[in-house]
Amino acid sequence: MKIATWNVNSLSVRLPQVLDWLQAQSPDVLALQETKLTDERFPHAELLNAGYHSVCLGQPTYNGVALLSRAPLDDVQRNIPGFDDDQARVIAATAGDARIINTYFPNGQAPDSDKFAYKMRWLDALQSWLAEELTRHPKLVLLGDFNIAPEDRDVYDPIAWAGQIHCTPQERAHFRQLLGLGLVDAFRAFEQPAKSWTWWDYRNLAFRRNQGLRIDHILVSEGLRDSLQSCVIDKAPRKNERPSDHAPVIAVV
DNA sequence: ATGACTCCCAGTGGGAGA
Repeated sequence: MKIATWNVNSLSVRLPQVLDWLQAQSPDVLALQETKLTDERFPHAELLNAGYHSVCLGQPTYNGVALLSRAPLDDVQRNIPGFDDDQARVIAATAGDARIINTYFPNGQAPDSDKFAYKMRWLDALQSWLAEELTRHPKLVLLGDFNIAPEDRDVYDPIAWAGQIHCTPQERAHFRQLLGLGLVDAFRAFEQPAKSWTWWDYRNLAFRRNQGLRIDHILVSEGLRDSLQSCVIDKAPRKNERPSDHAPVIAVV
């Protein structure tokens, strides 16, 4: 199964690119974040025409997640059970025998902000729920925009970013705690080029200078670890004329 | 350098992203 994640920064703007990419890559599952679409505006018909079933959780202007799949999606869960959240950040579903959990982690803005406190509460809720999900679903994939650069090698300038948002000890501890639940960072399961990023700022010619962060991730459960075949970042869409600031990550399990 | 770019909803500006 080929499974991918892509923060598209507005599906309205990026739908033509997403359709092109689906045709070029033909993933079995694609998890989208920052669709920035209400559910009534979600392009189910266009995606079905391209061969993909879709489920979504949206809101106006901000956030929004969706799962696209060649196979029908069952047992759809929207947001974290028991965690009262007015932001659309999680959609989970079962595709074949795999549980797919698509997440758009809160940004957190700055370590001393209310948004950071919300990120920490959200992460606590995610951890508790995932621990349960893993008991129910031995074959589980957690993927999306984590807004966490797990290690210094995931940051183009670790000194400048030390203690900054995405790189704080608290965020990195949460990432390690996810691995502690029995999840494997698919990208790091393979030898990778140095300076591999999934996000580059729109400003400062950051993509041309390859100044970025690796904050989009695919984590797989122990039950899928042995079948993990590859994990790569596809930089090609970041070279489009009007790109998202994130590139897709693709894993084959 | 509280910048830079892009998106959205707005409504000729401002919040949010990372």
